[in-house]
Amino acid sequence: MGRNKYPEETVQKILDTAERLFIEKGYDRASLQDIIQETGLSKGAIYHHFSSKEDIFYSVCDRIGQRNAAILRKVRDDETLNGLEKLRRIFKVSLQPERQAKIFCMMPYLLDNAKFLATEMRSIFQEVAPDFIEPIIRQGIADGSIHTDHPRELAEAMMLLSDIWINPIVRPTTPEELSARCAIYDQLFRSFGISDLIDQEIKDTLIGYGELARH
Amino acid sequence: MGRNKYPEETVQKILDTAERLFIEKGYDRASLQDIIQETGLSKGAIYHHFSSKEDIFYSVCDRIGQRNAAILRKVRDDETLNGLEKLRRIFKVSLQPERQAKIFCMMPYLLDNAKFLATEMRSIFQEVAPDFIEPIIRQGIADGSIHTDHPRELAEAMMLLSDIWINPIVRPTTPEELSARCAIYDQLFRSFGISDLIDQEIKDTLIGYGELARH
DNA sequence: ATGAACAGACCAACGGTCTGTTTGTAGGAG
DNA sequence: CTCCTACAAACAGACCGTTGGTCTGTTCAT
Repeated sequence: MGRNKYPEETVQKILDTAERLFIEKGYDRASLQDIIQETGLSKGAIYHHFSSKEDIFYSVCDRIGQRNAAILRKVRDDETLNGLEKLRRIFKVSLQPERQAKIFCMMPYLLDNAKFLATEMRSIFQEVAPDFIEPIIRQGIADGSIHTDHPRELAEAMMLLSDIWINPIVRPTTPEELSARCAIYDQLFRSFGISDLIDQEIKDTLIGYGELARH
Repeated sequence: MGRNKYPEETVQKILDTAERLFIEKGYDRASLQDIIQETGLSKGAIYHHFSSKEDIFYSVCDRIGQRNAAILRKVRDDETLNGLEKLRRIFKVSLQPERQAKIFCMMPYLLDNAKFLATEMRSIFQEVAPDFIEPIIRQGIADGSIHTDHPRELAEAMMLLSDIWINPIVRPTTPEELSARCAIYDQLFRSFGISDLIDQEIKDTLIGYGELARH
């Protein structure tokens, strides 16, 4: 094939396929040959749009991150909620939608997907905590619902524990373990004024993810 | 060379070299060819003792884990300390010795060393927390120095935050950020009876690691 | 004599490059 | 406005060095 009228569609097809393969098989075991076969494109096409396999991977992660950021931005910029309420809202919206379920139900546990794990953690430290959670905590400090001298660090600890420690897609987790983690999580952040982030509904959703991830 | 009288020395030489290379360059960028060159051995020798590159990597990680376990075991089995004191002791001994400095000062930040990061986290969840920290916390519960219904989960959260979040070898960290993290850490665990784990001496050591890691 | 401990040629597959081909499109002439 | 042309975007696929891994020896301690 020669010049295409809509190259953006090709880029999306590559990203869609690569995202699926990287999630299903992990970065190492998903080869360029796999992407070539499943897209029906050629090596030339792929290397015309991307400079390397890693470039594809990070573009995939970018796209996931941007989807996530859109959700977080909505809550952060909501004018009707105080700081603490926004935190509660974030736990609802980022765990409830079947978005995660669809993406991650066929993924091996994140601990077996080292490249994804590292990227997830990097995004917590470089984007989620500083751009979304910290501003919300600052608002909470201003409106009196949250108390701390270190909003950035509090944000980091909160998100690391919820996304990496509690999250049952990181490693096999029984409902009992999940309950215990939630209880500890709640107690950890109480003294900052942060409470009741994880209600029964969220806990049930997480248990559901745990069941999904088991296969 | 034909049959060697002391094959164990060969195994150690492979592990020593591989450990250095994996730490310096990361798993992906350290090739078997590198190991062959730096050990002076042949491919046949290496594959006689190990079944794959991953096998070498996990053997390296095992060895690191066992060195670590030896230190932790000593504290856990100390008969003269109560639970809380043992926790304080663990922070001293596992951060103070120049062991970490030697191993990690030339390592790229753990976030750029995905395979090591994932292995470190796995060892926290599968060994450090259940085999060493949880028993210590249980002792603390019994002797009244620590209060919680979920010692395993408390152990996991403690170690995840100290080893992955606070630790300046995971990502670039300024002394101010480190201080803030330590302050948050202290407040997080106070309500469990756990306090003053990180004193000024440890903080200074960590700041030192931060400086080392910067190059 | 046997097999553990190597040595090193060999191999398929991988990520990446390079050259070649098709074709949409911008710019100028009429 | 239309036609032509130059050009570069959008591929296709042969090719390449390196990689992890195998296989067939060879040597020598037991």
